[in-house]
Amino acid sequence: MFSQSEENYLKAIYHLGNPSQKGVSTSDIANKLDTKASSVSDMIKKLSDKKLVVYKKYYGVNLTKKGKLIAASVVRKHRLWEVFLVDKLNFTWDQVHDVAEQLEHIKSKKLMEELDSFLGFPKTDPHGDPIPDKDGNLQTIEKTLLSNLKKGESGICIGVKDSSSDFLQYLDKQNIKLGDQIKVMDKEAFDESTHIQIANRNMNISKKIAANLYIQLQ
Amino acid sequence: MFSQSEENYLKAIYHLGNPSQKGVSTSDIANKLDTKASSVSDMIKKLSDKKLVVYKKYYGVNLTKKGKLIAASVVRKHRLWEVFLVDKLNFTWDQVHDVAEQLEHIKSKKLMEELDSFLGFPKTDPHGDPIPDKDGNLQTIEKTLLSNLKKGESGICIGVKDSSSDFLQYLDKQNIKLGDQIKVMDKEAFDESTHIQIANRNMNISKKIAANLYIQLQ
DNA sequence: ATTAATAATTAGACAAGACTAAAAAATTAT
DNA sequence: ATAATTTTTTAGTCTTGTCTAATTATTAAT
Repeated sequence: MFSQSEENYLKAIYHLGNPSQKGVSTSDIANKLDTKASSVSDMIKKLSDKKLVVYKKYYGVNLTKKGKLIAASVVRKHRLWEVFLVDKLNFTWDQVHDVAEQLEHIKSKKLMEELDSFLGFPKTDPHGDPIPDKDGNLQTIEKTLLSNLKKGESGICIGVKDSSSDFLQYLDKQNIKLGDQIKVMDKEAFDESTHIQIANRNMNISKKIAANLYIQLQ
Repeated sequence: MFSQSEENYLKAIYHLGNPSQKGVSTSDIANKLDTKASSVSDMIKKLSDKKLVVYKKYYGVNLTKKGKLIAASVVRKHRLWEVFLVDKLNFTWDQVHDVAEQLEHIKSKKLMEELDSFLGFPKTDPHGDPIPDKDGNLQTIEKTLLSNLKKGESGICIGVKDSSSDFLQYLDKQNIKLGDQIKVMDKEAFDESTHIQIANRNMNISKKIAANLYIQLQ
């Protein structure tokens, strides 16, 4: 078994790790976990001793197979709990994060199997992020940021890049939901805003908003 | 906010505390939490500094109003989660304890309010123990142990005193459930066993079993 | 190619929570 | 009432995970 702290480090490395790239830097982890580089350095050493990461001094860290499996299991738990909170307990998608951060550390195999079944084996969480399966595999859906679409292209809004409260509440206010059909009507060169048609409504969204909405092209 | 460890000590004192009696002893707490008396002594000092318990050296400990409220809230969370696990996730009543021990420390007011509502505001957990309300108040149901019933008396089985796996699985095997109607047909002087009629079946149960089943008299 | 700036690591300290061993207080037995 | 036993507390140590300050590597700049 691993401590909450160890799990949090593994998760941070998992989220920061680019697929075919060099390791994750100490300072990136420190930044992500809101801690000091020295603390990260210590913990990396410990995780390395436990064969959960590969560690070369002054180079980035990478998860081992075992480390990646644990990280994926924590992410799986986090996202399944988020679905539970939204689908069953009337949480909104901007309210789930802090509670899921706690629930993701609960240790019980049966609990997660039963919860998964109770929720109908969901494939994505309320923000559109994929839920890893028991073996840590992610279903990769082809998606791109709305800001990458050209005039005339269209697709379905399937996720958010930023899942901060502020952004999610903005989307609620504009009545933009996952599953909505979106078409790029025009792009404004001056302020880089985008005119879109969404669920049969027309609106203009800023560059920043477009850069945080994931679209599945059609 | 309080640490898991602090919450566990408060809960132990809550469970050990007799209503109108002197304080709970250091060694009883150590025994309950499977720790050493010296550790308990340290923690008691800390809880006392925080005004959660009243502490006089070499005398027992008692919860303050504030301490009792926190303890009751932890017990409330524990029991609500147990109901969730049994009612929604197909856990049996002997499987819930360890998971609930973890879940009881999750901090979120909304979570427990929504869960309570989702479960239909249950008043007791799967073992028949009462669930404290938000203000820490317990609904006290008149109950007595089956071993206290005299020949001819009858009532409804509403709880277990011992909730160990072994005992609960024994009850499952004998198909004895909460809610069953029980009547004492005879008591055997020799081995202190009891002949009962339960849900229209006749059976003989040992002294130890009878001393761990709570009955609501009729 | 040195120097300057940045990033990572080490050394040493601290807090929480646990432990062992020893001392002190309270209780029980004679 | 004193001795023996039990319980509780204290003193000191350990582990985990964090921090600050100082040192060492690496990278960027001239």
